[in-house]
Amino acid sequence: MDATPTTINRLCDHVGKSVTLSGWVYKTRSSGKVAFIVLRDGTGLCQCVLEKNEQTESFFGDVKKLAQESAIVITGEARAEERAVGGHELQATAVDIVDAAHDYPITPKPHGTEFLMERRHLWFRSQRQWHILRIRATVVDAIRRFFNDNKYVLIDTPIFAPAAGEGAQTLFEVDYFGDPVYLAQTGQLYVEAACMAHGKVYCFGPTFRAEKSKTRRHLTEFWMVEPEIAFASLTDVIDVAEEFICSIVQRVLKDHREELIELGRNIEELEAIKKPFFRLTYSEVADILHGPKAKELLENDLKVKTARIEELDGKIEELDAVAKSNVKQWQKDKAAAEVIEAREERSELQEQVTNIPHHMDLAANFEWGSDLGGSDETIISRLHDRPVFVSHYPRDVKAFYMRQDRDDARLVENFDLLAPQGFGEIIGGSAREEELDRLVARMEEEHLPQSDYEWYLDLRRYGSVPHGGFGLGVERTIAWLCGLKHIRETIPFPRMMGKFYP
RNA sequence: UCCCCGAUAGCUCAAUUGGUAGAGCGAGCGGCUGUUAACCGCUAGGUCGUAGGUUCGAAUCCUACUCGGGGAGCCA
Repeated sequence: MDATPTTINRLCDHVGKSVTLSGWVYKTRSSGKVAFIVLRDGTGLCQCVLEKNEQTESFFGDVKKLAQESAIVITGEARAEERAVGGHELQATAVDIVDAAHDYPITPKPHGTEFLMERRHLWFRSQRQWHILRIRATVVDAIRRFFNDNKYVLIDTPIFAPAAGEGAQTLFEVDYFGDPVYLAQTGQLYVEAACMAHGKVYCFGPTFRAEKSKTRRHLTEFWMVEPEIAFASLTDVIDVAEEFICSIVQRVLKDHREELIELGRNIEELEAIKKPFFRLTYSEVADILHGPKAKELLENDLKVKTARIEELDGKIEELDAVAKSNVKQWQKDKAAAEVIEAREERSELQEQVTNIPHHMDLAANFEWGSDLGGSDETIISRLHDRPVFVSHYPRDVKAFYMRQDRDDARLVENFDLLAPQGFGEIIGGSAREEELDRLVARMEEEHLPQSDYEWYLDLRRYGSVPHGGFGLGVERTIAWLCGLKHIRETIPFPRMMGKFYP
């Protein structure tokens, strides 16, 4: 009987027929005369059953001993089986060992992040990482599709940039044949030039920021998509951002419901992401921070988290008792594993609880004129179940190219988008200053050398029009969509402060 | 740049609070025909991050350093 080569995700089309799968051993279990090999082939997982009989006797022993991540080609009959992952399994009749692996470091047991990050090149074979990177691929496709379908023209902006786009302290300097140039922090200035040629444009690529931030929200190399629209007001740009986020959320819900559930993401929360989003001004946000709602939220937090810590203390004590009592070994193991988990949750909560009074202080004493801090954003974001646009910040804390509010000279026409449930900022955008004189004056205030920006000022000399755009951080968006607490899992090979291996 | 926490077997963690270093997983060997983090038995595996100090005695206390984690500032 000839076997048809196929992949695990197509197994349902071959029930009752002989097929061949090529992949890697994800895990194995065996008894004396039957072995189960869970195979991983890049499209999914499949349990392969190997029984010891005349047909398999010659290789049964070798296959039974196959270690994790060994590469094999396996032939057998596909059949539906409720007990197996994915609902199908393979009754194996022949196994060809391509490469027998030894001592694969990442076991089905828990590992620490340092250990896993050092082995990132292997880690993303694991299910959870595999799901996340698949969702990333879809998010990237959804981004491109949104702009392409809406007739934006893709403009690739340079990575070697002669001058700063944002803060000058966060630049990576590179020696460019003896001259200093910088890795791009944004393509925005270039995309502004392009929108005067094409009307609606976007750039999409990696950006680099030498921020000395070791937090769960920061990478030194991350991907950003930046649309720019000619003849657009601030409201027009915000409308686009709203439509854009909705389209990404819908697409991920449509294509990856299973993966999101697997990752433990609350689906209802994502389904609630619909127009209209909340639109607040910076001044309104300042009022909220000073007001009773913010205080209540944090006070309630303090209560809930303190109660949870007490609950965990009780649980830890109970589990400890179980682990030391006279029960089966596996029950002890389970209890011990739960203790570790509970302790982790406890220490995280403890830190949050310690920070709450400080955050309350920051919110209550928030001064009009300073930028919103991380904790302030979290408060606003947590008070809303849909994303929140915050607009009209004080111009002193914002970039030189942002358009001055014509009704209130203290403000600029900018906005941030805060993802809900405390995830925080995923978009920053603005209307751009289109008047040459105002722009030059602002650059002088910031002590920016006009000579570096002559080309940019040309855009205001020859047919300058109102325009604007925004930048979306791809990794932060993925972290929010997947419900991940750390951004490092959203990119195949994360670059962080002090970390660039592998 | 600053603040907090951590480093014990290949991995994840213990060590009754200063008194001879332990378990599970993984690895090796053996057993088991339906397992799902399989199970059962045996074996091997450690200069307790580094360097000093306190002490009769240090994984445990002190100091410095290195590395890692979280946060502040700044940001997508």
